[in-house]
Amino acid sequence: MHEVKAMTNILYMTVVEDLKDKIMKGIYQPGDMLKSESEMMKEYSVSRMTLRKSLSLLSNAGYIYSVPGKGHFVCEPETDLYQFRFQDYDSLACEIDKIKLTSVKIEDTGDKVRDLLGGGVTGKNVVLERMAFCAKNPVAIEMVYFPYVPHEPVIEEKLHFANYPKALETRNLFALKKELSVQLVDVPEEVGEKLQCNQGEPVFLITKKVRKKDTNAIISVSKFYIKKEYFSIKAFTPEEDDSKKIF
Amino acid sequence: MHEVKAMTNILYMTVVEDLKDKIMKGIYQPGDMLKSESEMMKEYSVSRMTLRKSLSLLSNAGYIYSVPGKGHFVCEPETDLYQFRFQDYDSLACEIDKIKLTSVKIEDTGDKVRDLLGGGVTGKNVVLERMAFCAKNPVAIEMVYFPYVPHEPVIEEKLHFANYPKALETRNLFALKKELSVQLVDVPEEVGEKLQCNQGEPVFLITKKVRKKDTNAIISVSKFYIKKEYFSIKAFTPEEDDSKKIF
DNA sequence: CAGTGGTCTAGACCACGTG
DNA sequence: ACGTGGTCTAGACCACTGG
Repeated sequence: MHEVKAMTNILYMTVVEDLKDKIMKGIYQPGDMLKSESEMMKEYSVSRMTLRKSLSLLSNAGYIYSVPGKGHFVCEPETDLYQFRFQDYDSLACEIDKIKLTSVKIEDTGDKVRDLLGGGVTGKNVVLERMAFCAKNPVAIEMVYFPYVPHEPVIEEKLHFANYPKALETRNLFALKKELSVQLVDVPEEVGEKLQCNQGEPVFLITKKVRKKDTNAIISVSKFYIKKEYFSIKAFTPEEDDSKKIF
Repeated sequence: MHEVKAMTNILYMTVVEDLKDKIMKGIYQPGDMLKSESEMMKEYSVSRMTLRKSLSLLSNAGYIYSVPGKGHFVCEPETDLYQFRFQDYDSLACEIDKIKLTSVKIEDTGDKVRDLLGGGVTGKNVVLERMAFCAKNPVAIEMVYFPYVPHEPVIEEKLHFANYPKALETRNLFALKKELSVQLVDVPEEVGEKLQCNQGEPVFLITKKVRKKDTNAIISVSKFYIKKEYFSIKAFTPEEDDSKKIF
């Protein structure tokens, strides 16, 4: 049995570890109901609030859920969910030695992207273009679209963003959510020229949309074209951290 | 001010929503310290445990963290983390109308993959090969490697897994974690023939490793080769669910 | 109806960080 | 020494589910 025994003498942790252990070992299977709270209080000799703290942690970690009036149950495990980080140029598979702001334009009509942005009153969009180089060779190009708001001082900052991508993602990051689409496309002609690709060569196209959490309005759309050799993803099933979220 | 006011009369939720609101609006900035618990107890007229329940929720959702002896602080937001689902053949960009088990072998020597698997006493690995078809055309091929354990009944199940990929991912999903690597490679010759690709054509290679959470031992390695038109990823910054994890 | 989980309180003791 | 957050208790009332 060689119980690895918790290195904590924190009551609720011993309960968490015991239950987690039983789930890991399959003693409790997905769908099974745990004992009732009053039974577990006796079994572990803890108060109700302490026991519930343990159950709460197990719930947050995706092991159990509860149904009022019935009991606590073991979850169906989430096994197909993966996480990865994408930090714009930091995510490329090479050392970027130069990032160059290559174009700043304000477009006002006929742009399909404008609809996405739900353009403001003016309907004008700022379009920035940036390129990343590795050993003098272009490896990626990025086009960023966001609504042009006249007289907004933030724009000025954004226009100097060559090395400060974050500047584009407004003041309060908590209020934003982002979507990423990763696909392989045949390089568009103008992009191919700039990246020095053969015509029709496949390149990664990563589209990033930034939205407001509350209204869902799109704040910006970015299109990254990346030479196919310079991008890959490593993703992992989420781990519980067991740290900092302690209380 | 038009407070959208919570549709709950749950005390701890009103606290959560007020604090979250202040963070969203930037009244509290990342790094800022919140008021002390005793101050907030008075401010919201709640007991300590109720207040701490609110703080716990905000902590789980990534808004705040705490430092014993000092106070509660607003987090630096996590903005570059994305999630997506990868469910083997269900993740392809087309309707798979047929999955065919094309080969079952037991290899025992000189295989580079064996090291990865940390082969058991026998050092033998089972190698399965499966292909997915869309409108009669092959679109993906998968090679799965896992240790051969003589007399283990599970093997028998696995060998019939043509349409049951999950069978490969052992009895207790809670005890497993997975890694995914997504890259673009030139199609290897044998794979190219089977997928009917031109030589040297780029294809997606997705490598999936399944490990035990406790020992980190690799349980299986899968290699998916997917024709480049048939794969893409859509990923999102994690959302708080605000449901089921209620207690 | 009795049993379950969900919310909430008032109090206690501790370990930690700052002066 | 004092204030902070971290742990824990005993008890209360409620809404829900089931027989």
